[in-house]
Amino acid sequence: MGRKKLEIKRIEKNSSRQVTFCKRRNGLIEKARQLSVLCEASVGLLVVSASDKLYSFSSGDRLEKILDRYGKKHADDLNALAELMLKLVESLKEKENLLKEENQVLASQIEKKNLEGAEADNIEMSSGQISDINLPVTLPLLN
Amino acid sequence: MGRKKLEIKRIEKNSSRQVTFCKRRNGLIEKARQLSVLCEASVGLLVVSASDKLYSFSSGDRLEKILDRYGKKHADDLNALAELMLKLVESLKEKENLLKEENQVLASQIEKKNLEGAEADNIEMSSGQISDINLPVTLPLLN
DNA sequence: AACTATTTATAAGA
DNA sequence: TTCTTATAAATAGTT
Repeated sequence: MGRKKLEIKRIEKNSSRQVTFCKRRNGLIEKARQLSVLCEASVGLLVVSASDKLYSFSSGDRLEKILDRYGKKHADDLNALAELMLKLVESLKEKENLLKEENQVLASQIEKKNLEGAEADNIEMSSGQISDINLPVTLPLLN
Repeated sequence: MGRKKLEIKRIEKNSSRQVTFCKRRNGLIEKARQLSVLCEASVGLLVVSASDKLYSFSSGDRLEKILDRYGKKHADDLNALAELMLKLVESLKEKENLLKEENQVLASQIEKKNLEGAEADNIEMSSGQISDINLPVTLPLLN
């Protein structure tokens, strides 16, 4: 959308990047708001600029009400909670990475086994002919 | 953007609301991704449908650290953060489960291949003798 | 799940 | 920088 098609990769020119950030951030927040209204969805959006400024949108007021009741007296509790959550998220991500690695290992084992199997198999199949059945049946790895 | 201008208020017709949700959710997530790439911003986005399905985008884990720092200074944003984190944890757990399932499938594929291989192998090894090399080398699955 | 008429977002320019 | 405008992109209603 604009005078020219823009490749989606880091904008090198500093001033352009800043202007684009401002425009698109506003656009994104507005879109988030619209989605929440049009479709009765809960939407939470957080954007942190390269210069560490924070912008956010949240469709839900449940949390705000709770906060009003609790007031800012319990800020420490909230901080402790946030910290706990961070730890939890970190550990989950770690676990996710381990699972992914394991996945890779398993997939490569299957690959290897398929190759070995092919070697040992009938020779009449080895020149050019490839059977669907012998293709590796690895699953697509998740991102 | 469409055949008609759409007022930003709850879409009454059920099917339309669902279709619009799907389209705009995808659009929003793509926009979030683009912003994070173009401007090197950290972006966290969570969308929960009326039917409580969760969709999310996160530009990376740098975000959590920045937010942690920021959260302590901005109580209001912290609220949104605590909620976002909950959703993030949910989505991570979901991903974890998917990876686990995939892992199981891969492991059973290897098991199967090993059995097939054993059948085809030399007979002198089949009674009592078990070679280390031919043992299934599956990794212990994580909890 | 595609299609297209329109609206909306926005890149570059003033 | 704020405003403008040509153009790209998103999407509402349709098939």
